[in-house]
Amino acid sequence: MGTRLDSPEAQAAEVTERLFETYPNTTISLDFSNRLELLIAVILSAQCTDERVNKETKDLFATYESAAEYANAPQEELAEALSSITYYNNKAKYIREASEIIVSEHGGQVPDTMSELTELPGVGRKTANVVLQHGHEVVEGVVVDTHVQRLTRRLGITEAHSPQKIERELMELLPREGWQDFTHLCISHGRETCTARNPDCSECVLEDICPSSKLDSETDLASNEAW
DNA sequence: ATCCCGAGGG
DNA sequence: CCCTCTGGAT
Repeated sequence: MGTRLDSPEAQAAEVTERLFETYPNTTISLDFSNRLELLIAVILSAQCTDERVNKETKDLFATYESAAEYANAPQEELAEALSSITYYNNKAKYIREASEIIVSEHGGQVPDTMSELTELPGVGRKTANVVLQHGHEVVEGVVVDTHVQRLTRRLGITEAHSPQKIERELMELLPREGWQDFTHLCISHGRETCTARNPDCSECVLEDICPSSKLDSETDLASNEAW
C-alpha cells in the first residue's frame, strides 16, 4: 500500500487503465457549439470552475456570435458580461484582442496550429492544446491543467513542477492515442476524489499504488491489528 | 482561509 | 524565478 509501480511508464499505464474503468465516458465539460465558443470558454476557464464558465457563457454566446462582434464590443461591456468569472478584466481584454487578430489575420476563423493559437493574447499551451484537440481534432500535446499537475505529482508519475515540463514527460510516458483521455481522466478523478484540499483516499481506486495516500498509517495499523 | 481545465509581465 | 489578476464555492 502507498507505493507505486516500479517505473513512471508502468505507473501511468496502470493509472490510466483503472481510471478508465471508473470514468469510461469522461470528456470535456465546457459547453460550446463552434471553435470560437470553444476558444472563449477555455480562456475563461483559467482558475475558474467549468460549471461557472458554462453558466456565464450561455448568455455571452447568445449575445456575441462572431469574432468580429467580440472585436467590436466595448471592453467594459465584455467585462461586465464576465463579471462573475475570475480575472474578468484580463479575460475580456484577451477575448477582444484575440478576436481582432482572428478577424484581421485568420479570416474570422480560429487558427488550427499551435504557433498561431499561442500568438493570440491569453492563449498559452494549455488553452491551445484544448482548442486543437476538441476544435480541430489535432493532438499535438498533453493538456496539463491544475488537476493533471496535482494528480501526476501525487501519483509519482512526475516530480516536475512546471506544466510545460510535466507535459513533455507525459508525452514520453504515454502513448499518443491516450493523451487526450489521460487529461480527462485526471480531471474527473481530481474533481470527484483526488481533490486539492481533502482527497478522499478511502474511496480512491488508486490508493494502493499512490505514494501520497494518507491511508498508509491506518492501513498499517489495520494489518497489524489483524494479527 | 483555499481552490477552480492559466497566462502575461517583471 | 516571482507577482498580479479575480469572484464564487467550500
